[in-house]
Amino acid sequence: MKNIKPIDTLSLVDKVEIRLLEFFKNNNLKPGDPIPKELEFTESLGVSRTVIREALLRLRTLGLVESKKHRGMVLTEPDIINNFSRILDPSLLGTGILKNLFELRLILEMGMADFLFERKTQKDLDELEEIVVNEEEQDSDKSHFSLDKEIAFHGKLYQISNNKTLQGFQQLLLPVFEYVHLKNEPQDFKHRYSSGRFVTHRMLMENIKVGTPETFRNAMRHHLEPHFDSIFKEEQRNSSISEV
Amino acid sequence: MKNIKPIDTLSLVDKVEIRLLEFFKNNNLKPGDPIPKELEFTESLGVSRTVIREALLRLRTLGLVESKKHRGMVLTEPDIINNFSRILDPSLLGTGILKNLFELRLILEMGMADFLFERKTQKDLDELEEIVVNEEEQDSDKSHFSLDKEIAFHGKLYQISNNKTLQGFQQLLLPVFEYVHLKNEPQDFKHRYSSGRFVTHRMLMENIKVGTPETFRNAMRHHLEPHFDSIFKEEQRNSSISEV
DNA sequence: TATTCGTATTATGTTATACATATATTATGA
DNA sequence: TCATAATATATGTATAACATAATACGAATA
Repeated sequence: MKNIKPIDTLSLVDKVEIRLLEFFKNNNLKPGDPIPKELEFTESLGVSRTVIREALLRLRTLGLVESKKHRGMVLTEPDIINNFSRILDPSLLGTGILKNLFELRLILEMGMADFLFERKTQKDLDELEEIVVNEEEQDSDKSHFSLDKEIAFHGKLYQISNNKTLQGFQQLLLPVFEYVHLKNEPQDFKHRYSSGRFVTHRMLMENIKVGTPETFRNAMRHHLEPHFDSIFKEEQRNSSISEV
Repeated sequence: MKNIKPIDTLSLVDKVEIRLLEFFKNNNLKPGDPIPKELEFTESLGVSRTVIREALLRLRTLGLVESKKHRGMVLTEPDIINNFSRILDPSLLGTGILKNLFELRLILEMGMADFLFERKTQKDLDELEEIVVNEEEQDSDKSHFSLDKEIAFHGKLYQISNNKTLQGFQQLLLPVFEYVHLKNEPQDFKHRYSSGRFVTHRMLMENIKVGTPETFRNAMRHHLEPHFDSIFKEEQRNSSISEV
């Protein structure tokens, strides 16, 4: 049973999708360019309109094409992120991917420093200052942790980095962040103040003003310490269990 | 014209998609759980099977459900990334998003340090060593830059970080990286050796072995310097032009 | 008794056709 | 000339029918 190769089990829609992508590339179509009508594809590819529609629907779902109601379809710049916001609901996800996404947020915030410093403007700094002041006024008693303020501050950082895809990502990760946060708040809160090197939003902001990407990364690492700790501590717990 | 509200312009498929998602949440369905048949939805929602199919197809395209051929559909853990690899072809993308994605890669590699150090194993280090040695042997004359070796090394780092979503991301960014690299190679290559603080793969590897996340981030920043520079220099060029 | 084969069942995959509806263009009428 | 109406067009939706693959179950065979 060696010289016999498996037949392709691809569905017609699969094949048509591939053909469509080839067509776009071969004809060097770019975002904004109109594409042929469903019926034209039906003729040239020799399959039913349903199949064409399903293949096109996939590409639409992924944001590669857009249908101008009743007038035709055009290629579009795929918005990689926003399509997923529809389905990325923590209540629909398994714990594995939630963990991955939460980690991804930490990675992004640790990694964005250079862009932050390169692209910050005076206006950005003023707005950031306002956010911090607002936050300090509201919970001057420091007795509770406000998720809104947390999001306002960190969201502003993403905005300063001025990368649309990155910002879209933050929007995507927001519900995950909320979800994980709600589950862990008590411990988080305790940790924040038991840590010897707690870094506040104000300290981060000052760092952006007068520091360097390098100093900022270290500050951010301490700011995020509770999250890193909770991830790593749990892993150590699990591994020590499995060793027994 | 105040008391009249705009009618919803959503298509039937849009509405059905929303209903399906609500259904999944309300019934607390999780990845792995089977979902009702197309015809059952047809009856309970009162629309044609066509519409049900299109709505389900969207969710399949996004990776939220999976169809077991001819046996039904189940909820799945959405693979956020891999679905996009189909359409994320540099030749189909505009320059804006390409730039964003390239930047994203830099952010990820700068931000992953803590996970790298937390999760590295002896096996990982051995494999990384092998990659570096292999690379050094092949282009001992240092006269050319091998994309393959670059990918092997950095890909291994993603792997060590042990975050599936992150690894998927790297796969996604790979064609973008290749594309940008091919366009910029001459300058890149020159830059690598004109910079005073060039950090090789070997130096990065040694850092992973004996350093800390902090030292590694600094090393990685220097390793990626050519890329950061090319992005920031171009921005400064553009802004100085627009000021004139 | 256990294995294999055939068959019924079932749900998705595919085709075909018709009609609905929104948009742009063209034709019509005052 | 201008507003209105008719028309063409492309996608959106509905319906019916058949194809096909996966599974389960029962019959045939050793």
